[in-house]
Amino acid sequence: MTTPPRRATRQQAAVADMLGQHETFRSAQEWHALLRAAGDPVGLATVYRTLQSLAEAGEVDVLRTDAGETLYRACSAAHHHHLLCRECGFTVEVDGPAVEAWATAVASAHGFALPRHTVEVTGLCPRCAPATSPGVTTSPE
Amino acid sequence: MTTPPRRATRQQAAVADMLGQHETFRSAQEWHALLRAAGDPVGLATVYRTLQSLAEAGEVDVLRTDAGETLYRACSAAHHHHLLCRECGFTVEVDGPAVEAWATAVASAHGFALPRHTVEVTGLCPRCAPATSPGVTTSPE
DNA sequence: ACTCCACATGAGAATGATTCTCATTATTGG
DNA sequence: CCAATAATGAGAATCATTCTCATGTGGAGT
Repeated sequence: MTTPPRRATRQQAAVADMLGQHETFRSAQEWHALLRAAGDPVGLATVYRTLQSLAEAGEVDVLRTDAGETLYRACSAAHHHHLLCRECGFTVEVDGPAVEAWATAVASAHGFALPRHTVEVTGLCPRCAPATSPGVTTSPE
Repeated sequence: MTTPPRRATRQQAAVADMLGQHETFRSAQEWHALLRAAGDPVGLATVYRTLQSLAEAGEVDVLRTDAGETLYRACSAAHHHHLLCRECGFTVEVDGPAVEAWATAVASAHGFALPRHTVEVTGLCPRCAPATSPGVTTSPE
């Protein structure tokens, strides 16, 4: 009832398969292009629909870029967060038991039910980190 | 040099003022409507521009809704996070020293520079919390 | 295996938030 | 007060995402 029936189609399999073959976050449009390039064409609208379903099912991670694009990526069932490079998009999965606990505590402390949280840490990965001399404007603010 | 000159205009003052008068998160379009209603008309484009500048200056908090809208709200200079009700939009500001530390630690542990983070906790506030009997599907997963 | 039909698909139109263009207006240093 | 130039605003343009609806197809039933 809460889980409407979903038919098994070639398109959905193609999307799921492609997601499984790449470990990076990509926009729906990029996944669409990849599928087309792989000779497994799937309509853009279908890619969007499938990606959303998978996201709801918790089978893909969703990320919003500052530019407003939504990125998707296959994910391990386990809950985790991301450390993302602002330059090249390189990602590292990290988990933070402390954060989970904190979020839950904060929510209940204010009487909020069914807490859920979003945690993203961004920075410049080792490769993109500026070779700036160690005396520049590292000043907080 | 890094801070391009900025002229003082009535419009920018109007936006900043309006932000100071309301404590809620609103989209650029909503702020625009409010300004117009207040008899202090400011072009929509200008509202967007001003809001972005203020955001970059760290004077307003920015929030992305699932619908893809960007919400803005005046903020206290201090860094903090939000506890947001998914139903009514009610927000509570919270800070989490533990989270800050964790984020910084995770970043440097992976060699990431200039860490920055996003943390949002959502849930159902006391008023919106379902009056569901305490035996329903509270089961995780 | 064959049929039927509700759900899935896809091409393109529609939507909607945000950004851009550029002529006009207004701030500020001199 | 004047000129140089940044800021403004109306509407066009952009762009990701969603919707529309005619057509295709899983898969349960026969």
